[in-house]
Amino acid sequence: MILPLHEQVRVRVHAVLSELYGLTDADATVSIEYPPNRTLGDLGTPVAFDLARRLRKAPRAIAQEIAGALGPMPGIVSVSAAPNGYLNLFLDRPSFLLSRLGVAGTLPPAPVRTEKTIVEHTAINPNKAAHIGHLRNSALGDTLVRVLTFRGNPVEVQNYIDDTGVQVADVVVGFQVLEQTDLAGARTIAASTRFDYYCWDLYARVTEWYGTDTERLKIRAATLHDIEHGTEPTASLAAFIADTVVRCHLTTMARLNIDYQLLTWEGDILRLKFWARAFEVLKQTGAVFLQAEGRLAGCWVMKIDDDSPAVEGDTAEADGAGEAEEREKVIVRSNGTVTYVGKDMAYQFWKSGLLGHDFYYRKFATRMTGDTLWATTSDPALAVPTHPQFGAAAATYNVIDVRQAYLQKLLKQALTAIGHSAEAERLTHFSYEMVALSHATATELGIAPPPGSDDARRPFVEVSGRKGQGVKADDLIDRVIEKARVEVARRQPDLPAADARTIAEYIGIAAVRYFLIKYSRTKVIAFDIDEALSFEGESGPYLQYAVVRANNIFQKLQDRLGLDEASLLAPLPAAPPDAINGADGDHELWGLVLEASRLDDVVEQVVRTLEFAVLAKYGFGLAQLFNAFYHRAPILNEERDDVRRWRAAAVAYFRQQLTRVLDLMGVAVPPRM
RNA sequence: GCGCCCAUAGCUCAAUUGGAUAGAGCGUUGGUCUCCGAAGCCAAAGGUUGCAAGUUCAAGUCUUGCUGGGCGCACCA
Repeated sequence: MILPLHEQVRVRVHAVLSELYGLTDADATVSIEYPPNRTLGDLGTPVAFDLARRLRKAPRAIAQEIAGALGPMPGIVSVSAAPNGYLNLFLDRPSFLLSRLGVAGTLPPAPVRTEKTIVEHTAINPNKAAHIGHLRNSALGDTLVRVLTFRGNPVEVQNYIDDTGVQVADVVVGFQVLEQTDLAGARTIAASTRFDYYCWDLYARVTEWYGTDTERLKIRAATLHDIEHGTEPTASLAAFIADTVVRCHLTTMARLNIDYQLLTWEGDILRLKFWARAFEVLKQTGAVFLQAEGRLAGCWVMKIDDDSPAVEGDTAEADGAGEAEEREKVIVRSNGTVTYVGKDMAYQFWKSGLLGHDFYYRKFATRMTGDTLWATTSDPALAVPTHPQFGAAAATYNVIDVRQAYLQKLLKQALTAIGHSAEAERLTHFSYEMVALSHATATELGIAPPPGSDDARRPFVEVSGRKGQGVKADDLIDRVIEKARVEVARRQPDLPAADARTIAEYIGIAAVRYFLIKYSRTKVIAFDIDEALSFEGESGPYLQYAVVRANNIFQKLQDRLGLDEASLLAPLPAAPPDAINGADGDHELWGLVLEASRLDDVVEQVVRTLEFAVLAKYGFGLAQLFNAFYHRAPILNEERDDVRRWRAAAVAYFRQQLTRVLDLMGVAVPPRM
């Protein structure tokens, strides 16, 4: 934890700027950074650069004046003005580390946040098995949940289930037409096979079947109509498919330590007429209106903000008519049915507490934590009255890939249009790029594009769920765990098979989750099986291995010397601080401690930028620092008592912090590996 | 046509969102297990940050214009 120290320095520097130059807080921003190495300082600020022009002085001179006026600050032992103009500070190293280990001193309390935040992620169509693209969504979403929770935000995790869409309808068509079976038949299949895998193949067959005769699409339309209107037997079959596949998805996600608090079912939004209520609001506020003429006559439409600078050319009037029509989005079709966007608006209004209606709730399953996983329902007979309060959040994150950017923008506009720009501000589209396949992996899966084709020239191969091309999430997880198991067995031949299997699960999950997090979200991942399976270098297992090593040190200290962590650290407040102060010119120990303390700073950056690659890189860099320290600074074999204790203290803090980092990524540390 | 995103080492990616000498992993080459675990560590080689201007104390990062690529812009969901 380092941020309280940042804040303390910032406040003090602002006070000095006011004293010396009469500047207010608004005149200068004091950003706190970390000098490139520990001999320069532990914290630094480039504030003097900002002021150079205003004060007509060299940055160095300003930095010197500020340094001279700062005076003593708790936790800071000295200040220096670097020749290039940076103002650098040196921390009181022993007290910094001991307070963070709880051995001496106290830490300021964590900030309390009370505003409820909804995170919606996953939202996989419940008609087939999850694939790797879905995993990116869920891994990002779950990490967001963990990070927000870490900093004290109350979070509600939702998973939206589109049980009334064409994709489910397609699989219903597959059962009814291609398989010539019904609900009872589907139940029999579900009892004897991997139902989500079965549907994966069936869905591909249906898509192919449509392709040979477009007349067949009429069957899909009729099926979709039956699902939406609850017409039997189609509706019950669709409900069974969606329910069964959703449970498969939950099982898949649970393997990766991903879970949810509430499943929101689109069918309930329809049946409870959320749209009717939302439509009223939209009409009353004039956000949507009935288009009387032109191409969209008879549709209820919303004007789309053109937020491009839109240099209103003088000639815009002339040809404006046609273009104005372009900037309208249909919300209700001329046949009276609502579009996808409309349903989403109703859902978002509910999330933001602006709908004035609520779902009924039923118990759906038990979460990994032992708590209830709730689901919405429209049936009062199924409603459980003693449910938690859902919806009505102060802030919302919708985790959906970048292709949905346009629709997410419309959602924000709808909120603004009904007079709730504050809620619009606090709606965040957490977008990320797609997952494709590397050419090597596509070839391995037998779906390589034909040589010489356009697709063959692209840097990656797009996956197609419709054609059944792609990597199923469970297949990937199985392969990674199996490879880890072989590795564990090879390294530790004496280990019982069951233990090897358990450890392999820890390792495999770490590999998959780290892989999904380590890329910037604006980057397309060209998924490569060999790369994802690799346990060397920058990978989840590397981070786990570092913690396992650290844990082993304490285990051996206990076994060989009978020293536990508490008694090892207790004498440190009175011990000579040479080792941590780098009296011999070596600041490696302190460098590890300072870096480990930055977790709260990193978490804030992650929330600000929604860039989890930052968290992944931080964890990797921290593990690297530790590994280097581990090789150069022995603990068990160190003779000098105080040196050994300071090293142990640094390692204790390191493992505490890296374990937290892994937890934020949904990764646990195995007892050994 | 309009909008969003991407381009950094052979490959895959970072760079504290305008800061100090552009860093990692993989791959290549060479070291390193009587020594807390070698899924590790140490070292070498590898860069005109796509191109051209501009903004300032400072540009991989911001602006403009190019080049090349991806995605989006339905009375589909």
